[in-house]
Amino acid sequence: MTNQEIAKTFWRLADLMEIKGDNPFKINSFRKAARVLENITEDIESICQEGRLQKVPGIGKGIAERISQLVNTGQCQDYEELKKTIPSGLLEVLSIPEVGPKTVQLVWKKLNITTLNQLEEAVKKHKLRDLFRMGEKTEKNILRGIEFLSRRKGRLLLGDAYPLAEQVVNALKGHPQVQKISPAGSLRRYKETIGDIDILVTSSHPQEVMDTFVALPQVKEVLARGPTKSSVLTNLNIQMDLRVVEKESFGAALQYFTGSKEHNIKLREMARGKGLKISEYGVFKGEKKKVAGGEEEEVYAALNLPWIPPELRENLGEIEAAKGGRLPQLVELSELKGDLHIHSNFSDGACSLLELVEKAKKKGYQYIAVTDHSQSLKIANGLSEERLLKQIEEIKKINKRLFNFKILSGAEVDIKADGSLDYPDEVLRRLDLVAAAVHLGFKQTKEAMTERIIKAMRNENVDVIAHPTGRLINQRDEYKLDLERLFEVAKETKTALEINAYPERLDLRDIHCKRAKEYGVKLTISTDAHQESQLDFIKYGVATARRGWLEKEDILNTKDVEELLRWLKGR
DNA sequence: GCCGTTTTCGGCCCGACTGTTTTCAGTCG
Repeated sequence: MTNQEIAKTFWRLADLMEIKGDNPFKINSFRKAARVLENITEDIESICQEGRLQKVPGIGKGIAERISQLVNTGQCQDYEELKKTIPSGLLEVLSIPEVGPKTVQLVWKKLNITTLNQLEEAVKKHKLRDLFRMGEKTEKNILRGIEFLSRRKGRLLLGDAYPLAEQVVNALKGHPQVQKISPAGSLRRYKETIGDIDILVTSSHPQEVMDTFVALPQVKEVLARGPTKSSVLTNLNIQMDLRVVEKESFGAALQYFTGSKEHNIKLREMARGKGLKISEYGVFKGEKKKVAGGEEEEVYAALNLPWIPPELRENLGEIEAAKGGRLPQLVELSELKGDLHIHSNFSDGACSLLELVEKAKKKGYQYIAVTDHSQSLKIANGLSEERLLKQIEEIKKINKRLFNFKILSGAEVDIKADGSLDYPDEVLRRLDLVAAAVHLGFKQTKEAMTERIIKAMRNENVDVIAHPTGRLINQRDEYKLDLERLFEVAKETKTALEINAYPERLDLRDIHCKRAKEYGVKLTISTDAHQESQLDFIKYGVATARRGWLEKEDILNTKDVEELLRWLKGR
C-alpha cells in the first residue's frame, strides 16, 4: 500500500467519524496523522515493518495499530465498520462548501438524503425549509456550493493562481488609499496548488479599497462583503479574499493568514506555554497588553524565534530548527546563473537559439543549456543524431559571437524501457550536459522503473535526471519508483536530480527535495521551457527548492559557467 | 487519539462571518 493510499484512508476515516459525530479531538488527531503520513518520503510499509511508526510525531499506539492493519491486511477495522454504517455518498455531500458535518447529519437523519444528487433535488423542492435553521439563503448557498464542485477539478495550479494574484495586487497597489499590501495564504508559501487566494492590505479608508476590489475585471461574483473582509469568485473559478487591517496589526495578520494552519497551531501552543496569546491582531500578554503586531518579525521574536520564511511554514520541523538556530539559508532566485532544461525550435520549442539567448540575458543569466528531445520521441519532433550534431555546430558558431554568455549543448535523452538511452555514448560524449528522462512506458513495476532509471544514472554521460517522478499535477500520478534507492545511487554516481519548474510538474516536489538533500544529492532548478516567456517559470522551481529547505550550494545552476563545466567534467 | 521544561490526566488555536436567530450554532481558514 502506498503512503498516499494510507494517508487517504485516515482522511476518509476522519470524515466518516465527523459525520457520525465522534469526538472532535480524536478526529483531529487522525487528520494530523494523515497529513504527517502524506509528507513522509520513506515507505511507510518499511517503517511499519521495522517497528518505527510510533517514533513519527502525531502517531501513537492507536494509529500505529491501524497502519499496521492496513499494511498487513489492506484494511483497517474501524474504517471498514464505519463504512458499513455511513453511506459513502455522504462523503461527497460533506465536500460541498458551506455544508459541514452537522448539516450532513441533519439531512441524512431527517430526509434520508445520502447522495449529492438527492440533496440537490431536495433543495430545489424546498424540502430543507422545514428543518431547523434552514432558510432561503442556505438553500442558495448549498446550490452554489454544488455548482462550484461540479466546475472545479482539484485545486488551482500555483502557475495559474500566482499571475492572477499578481494582477490584483498590482491593481490595488495603485490605489491611493492602500498603504501596505501583500498576498498571504498558500500562495505566499508557494504551495504547488492553491485552494483560494488571500490578500491583505492596510488602509485608513477600507470602504473605498473594497469598492475597487469588487469592481476589478477579474471578479466574476461577489460572495461576501463586510467592513474588514470581502470574498469574491474570480474568472478562474477560485475564491479570493481581501482583508483590510490596521497598520498596527499588519504583521500579526500577515503571519496569521499566511499559515499554514498547522504551523500557526504549533506557534499558538508555544505562546500559551509562555503565557502569551496570538491572534491575527497581535501577540498579547495577559488580557489586553499587546506586545507585538506591526511586523511579522515581532510575532516570531515574541516567541524568541527568528523570522521563518513562508515557504517553510508547514510544521515539518521548521519551528524546532528556528528554536535551535538551525534554519537553512534558503536559495534565492537571484542566485541562479542559468537554466539547464530548455527546448528550442529544433524540437518542439517555439523559439530559435538566439531568441532564447536574448531572453536569458534579460534575466541576468550567464548560460543556458538547450536540451531538445531525442530521436525516438517523434511526437515532440525529437532530434536524429544528424540533426543533433548540426545543432551542436550551430551552437558553437553562436557561442563565438557571444560575450559573457554561453549556450551549453545538451539533450533531453529518453530513457527507454530497458534503461538504455536514446543516443549512443559517442554522441552523448559530445554534449556539455545530458539530461535523461522517462517519457514513455510509465506502467512498469516499481522494481523495473527503479532499475531502468538507475541504469541510466550509471551511464557516465548522464548528468541529470529530468522530472524524476513523472507526475503531472491534477492529471497523472507519479510512476511507481523507489525514490530512496534513486537518491542513494544519485549520490554514489554524482548524478544530479532536476527540480522541474514547469507548473504542471514541479518535479521533484518539495518533500523529495528535502530528502534528496539529506542524502547529499545535488539538484538543478530548470524550467523545461518551450517558449521564451516560460523561462519565467523558474520562480516556481526556486520556490519548490526553498520549500524543500535547499540552499545555494545544493543547486548546480547557482555555479558560474566555468565552475559548472568543471563540475560536469569532473564527475 | 496524542502528548508532556506546568501535566501520564486533562487538555487539545482563535476569531470572523453568515443565517437564523432573540443569544448562537455552523462553517471556514
